[in-house]
Amino acid sequence: MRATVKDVARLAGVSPKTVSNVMNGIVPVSGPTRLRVEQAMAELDYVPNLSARGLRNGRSGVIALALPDLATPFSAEIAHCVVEVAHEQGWSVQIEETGSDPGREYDLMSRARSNLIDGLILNPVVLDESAVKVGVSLPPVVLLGEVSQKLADRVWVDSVAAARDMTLALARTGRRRIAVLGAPGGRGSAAAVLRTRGYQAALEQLGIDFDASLVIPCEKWSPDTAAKALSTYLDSHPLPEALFCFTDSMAIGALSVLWKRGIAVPGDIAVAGFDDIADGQYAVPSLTTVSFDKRKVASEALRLLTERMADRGGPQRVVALDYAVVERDSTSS
Amino acid sequence: MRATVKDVARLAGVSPKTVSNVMNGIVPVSGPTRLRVEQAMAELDYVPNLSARGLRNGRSGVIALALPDLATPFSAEIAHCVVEVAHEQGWSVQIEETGSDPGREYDLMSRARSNLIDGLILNPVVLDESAVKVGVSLPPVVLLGEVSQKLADRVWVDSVAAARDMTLALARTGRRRIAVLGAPGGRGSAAAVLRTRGYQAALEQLGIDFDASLVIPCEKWSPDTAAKALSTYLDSHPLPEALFCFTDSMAIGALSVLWKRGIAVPGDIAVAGFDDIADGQYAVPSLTTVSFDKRKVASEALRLLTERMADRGGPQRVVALDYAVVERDSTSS
DNA sequence: GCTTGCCATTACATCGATGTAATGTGAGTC
DNA sequence: GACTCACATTACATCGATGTAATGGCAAGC
Repeated sequence: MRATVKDVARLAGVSPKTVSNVMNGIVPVSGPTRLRVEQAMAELDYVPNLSARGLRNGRSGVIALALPDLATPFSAEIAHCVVEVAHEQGWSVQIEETGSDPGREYDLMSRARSNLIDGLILNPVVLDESAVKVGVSLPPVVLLGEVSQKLADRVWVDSVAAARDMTLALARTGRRRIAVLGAPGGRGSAAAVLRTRGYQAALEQLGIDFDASLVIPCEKWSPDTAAKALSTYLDSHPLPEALFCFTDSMAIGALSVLWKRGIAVPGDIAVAGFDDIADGQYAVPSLTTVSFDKRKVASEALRLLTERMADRGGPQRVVALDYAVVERDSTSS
Repeated sequence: MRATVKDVARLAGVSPKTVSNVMNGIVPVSGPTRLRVEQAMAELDYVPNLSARGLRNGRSGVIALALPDLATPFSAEIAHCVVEVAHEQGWSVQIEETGSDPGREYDLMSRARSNLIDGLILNPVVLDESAVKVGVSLPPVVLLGEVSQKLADRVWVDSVAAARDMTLALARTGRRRIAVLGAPGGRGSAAAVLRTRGYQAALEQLGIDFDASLVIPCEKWSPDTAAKALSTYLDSHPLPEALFCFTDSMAIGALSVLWKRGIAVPGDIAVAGFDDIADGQYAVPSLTTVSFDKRKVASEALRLLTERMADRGGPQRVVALDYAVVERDSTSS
């Protein structure tokens, strides 16, 4: 059986509350007493029971991070950063996946693991598509990414501007027939809509007519679906001069298809992605992409979250992060 | 303020314990009473406080998953599977990263988040290198992967056999000068040692003399370190006929280097990996690798863990998973 | 020497859910 | 109608840590 404050107190010859005082350091404890207590804690290998502490204090020191799919490199990198930053600040992170069951997003937001969790960082997929009942007692929530709803604090990158800049960058390499992969199909996520909008804005700016046949829909943003979508597309369409994939994962799928068909990148077609995942650097050829600081995403999200925990009533805040178009071998050699 | 059993009880006109009985379903509750309680719970949007329940029951319903680095595709895929399988069984998963600080492995094992966590699935990096003080009160632990220590239940793939089979497969394509990337440098992880051993076993079986100059050390198993290690190697050595990388991540880094140098894969050199991460399929060229069922890793680990929770004293068990050499374009076209 | 005041320490209650043991209620039997 | 028996329900204590209010001791001050 694990030692409790009582055991430590008995061994140190003090009261349980004194042990607690030593741990918390708010109430002063005299030198010799503190020493005796610390020795007793060490001797018994005392570890505070966080359930009890959580019950008493009303906070558990755990936050939840909800992502569509942890196996996605982008999600994984975000999760890595969140876990790392959170750990530095003394938080533990519980991971929830929402990908397989969209209802879980609402579930998580409205119930929030019932006090086992002090706050929630949510990278939504569905949430942006329908209204959420803004219950009275939502837990502190920070949303990551493009969300049309204005229901919580948010950290994001300006997808419209970033997609526009990437399209312009592709145009600067002399290509005009620029296709996009990942356009909204049926429902379409907010990010898909926004990135398409940025693409169109760039075309307008360039004086290029929008050509609907250059918009390749791809509902799910994974390499396999992207590969399939592009493959199907190429069977019945001429090769575009450039391909802007709405995520790096899709771009990696696309590169694979192009290579298998003997289409040279960037010789025959330029390819770009979005997100700057680590593998993009080692893609063949290395991938031009929209980059932003994922550690900053994590630290800003955590900052908003802790501030929200301190002040539940404050105004909603949005943090927009810088981004940069990083040109690598997939668009110019 | 969130509703408690007391509130529900008051509204339903029963005692708190009856509400508890309705929730748990062990003690029988009469039909009408149960209905009244359920309505009251719905009306108040009651959610049980898991801290309190955890304190009382001594279990929290949360397990921890400790990985070196969540951003690694392999770790991410494992995490994805564990979270998914755990969720199906009603567990929540807390993620811990051990990469930056090896001491955390011991810390986690010996302290185990102080009752906020019912068990631990640990993918160790350092643990296999030194003895662990087998404390009296370790929490239920399951280790993932190659570990020399016999200190806990374990799920693994036979690295020696798998590396041997991969080496044999490479030899079957007619290559004799087979190099390995990821060999143990200074300390060297257990997996590195075992995979090297499998490689040597294959050479012996093939009647090929072991050539130390074909062993390329690479301490950290990431694309960037692999790329650097291979690059340096190629500057001062002739090109091998095949390159067996001890992880897919390293292989992806290697492919990138080879492509940049204009070395054709598999024309000039065959490349293989280990782990079968999703991106390997979309590598250019697609990557030959050692594959195993990661979902099964997760489900077996969770099975061992829950069984261990039920019976702390039972004998230590090891589950060895099947693997398969999957040949793709990087070794033959 | 006795009080005043301060500060370390203590006893007790509390957070919310639930096991235990006791109570209450009803039907069923003679 | 009194009694047993079974079963639903209740009061109370408990898990471990900690805030609150009260207690204790010690030194300074007259």
